[in-house]
Amino acid sequence: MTVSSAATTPRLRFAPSPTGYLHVGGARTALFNWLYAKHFGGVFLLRIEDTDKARSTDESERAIFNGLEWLGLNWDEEVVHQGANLERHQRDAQALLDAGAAYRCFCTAAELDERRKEADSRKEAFKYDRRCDRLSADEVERRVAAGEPHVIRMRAPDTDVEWNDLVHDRIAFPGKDIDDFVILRSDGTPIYNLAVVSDDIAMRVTVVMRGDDHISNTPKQILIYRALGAELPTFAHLPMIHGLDGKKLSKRHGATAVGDYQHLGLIPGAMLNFLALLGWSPGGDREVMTMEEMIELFSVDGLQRKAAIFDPKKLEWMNGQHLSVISLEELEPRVTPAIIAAGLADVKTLEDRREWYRSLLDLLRVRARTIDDIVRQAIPYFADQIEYDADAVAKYWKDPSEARSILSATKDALAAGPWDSISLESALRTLADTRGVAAGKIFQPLRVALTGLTVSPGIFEMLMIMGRDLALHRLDTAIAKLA
RNA sequence: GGCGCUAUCGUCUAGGGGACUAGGACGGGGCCCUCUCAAGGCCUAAACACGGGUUCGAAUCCCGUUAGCGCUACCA
Repeated sequence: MTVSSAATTPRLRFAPSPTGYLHVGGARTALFNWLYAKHFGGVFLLRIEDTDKARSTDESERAIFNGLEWLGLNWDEEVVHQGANLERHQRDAQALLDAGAAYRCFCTAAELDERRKEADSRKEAFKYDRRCDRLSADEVERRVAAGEPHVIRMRAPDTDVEWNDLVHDRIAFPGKDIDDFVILRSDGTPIYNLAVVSDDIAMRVTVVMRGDDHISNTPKQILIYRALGAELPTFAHLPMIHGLDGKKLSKRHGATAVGDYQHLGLIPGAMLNFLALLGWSPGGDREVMTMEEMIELFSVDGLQRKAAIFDPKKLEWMNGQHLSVISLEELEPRVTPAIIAAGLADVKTLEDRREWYRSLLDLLRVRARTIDDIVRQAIPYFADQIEYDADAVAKYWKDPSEARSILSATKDALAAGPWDSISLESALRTLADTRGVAAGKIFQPLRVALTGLTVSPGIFEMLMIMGRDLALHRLDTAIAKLA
């Protein structure tokens, strides 16, 4: 066996099975693999584990691609499909047989099931009793020649298996607890543990980073590596993600697919940042980070051993933070499709008023936690007609004639002078003084007239971004409505 | 049942023998700012699962208990 130099570039892979959508747990596993690769100048590979034909679909494969692409977790080299490597898997099984590390087993699934139940009823741990390993060579040959169906099993040695896990340090399994596990089915297709090892060797994967639900597969896989004479990769087992109730994250917990969050108006940078913090810490108080910062700060030392609970509240907060700090160049293309989908404007309008549009986004993003929040808030600046919120009317237009009087005085004051925020503000504050009321008595009814809502950005910022025509038009409409 | 993994505020975490009166963040409560809502600033409640060791000294090291989770297929 050759000893590789320490300078070998790390090769990592994310290996989902295409049996659903890209789950946030999977996304986080992918992220850590990706961060490791980027941080250490390595390579990030993608392998689709589609050997379970019954459950794998093209649709979910596409969903996985889309999810990873949306997140920006780009992979190097061609996507590997495990199902395409059947011949190599079989060759490796044969090699294991030839090397004496594995043997043929003629026990049927039904027989095994029966024995398993028996052991169960006696409250004993079931372990294959190796009866087929004791068959004579002649008998095996005869039964194979007769075409009797059989599987291939690894002959697990009694020695303990241990490895130095990147996140858990030393993990050890007593040899006596490792079963003679099946590596090739009677139909000639490989079992997971064989396919994984065979592919990881072929892909020259040096770091196997995956969920800790694979810890108990690891000793079996190590046995295969050794029997195949391959160098062991470094293993890293990441903790799971749980829902708010502490159970494994599932559909019951609401959105669990990355695509769900995309549609909920999250941005990938925030999603990634949030996911990274679920199971990893850069140390100290660091929280809001860009991709570049995460790559820079990534270290296996910060990897957590404990399962983390997915907290949607913090995700939202994180998204709000990212919405506020990313550049307008980055924000705009994320919001525009949503604005268009909501029917507020078309592409041309947005392009024609590019600068104005960007100022609007800049104004709205500070009080938004999702893209959808921005779209909702943007309505008054685009729509021809606005709806008046009942509570807003009840509260600030309580007395219609009084409200009408204030609004028309407001309109006159605004229309009289130049349209800049300083002039507008002084006009309205003067009006308040003249009428002997607090400024809020002017601002709030005006806010309702302009937006139909009680909540909006600052009144002068709003007047400026709406522009004279639209603002005055809104006032006319409101005054007419109150008549 | 067996094997394995894990255990700091409700949640995410800092912490790697003395710097701990255990720090930060989300969420909660309060105050400030203020034309509303956010954002921001300040303050506040809130945790080392339990029991033994080791040590002059333990959130930190070891052992046990308990609890949670995972695996225990001719699934991946």
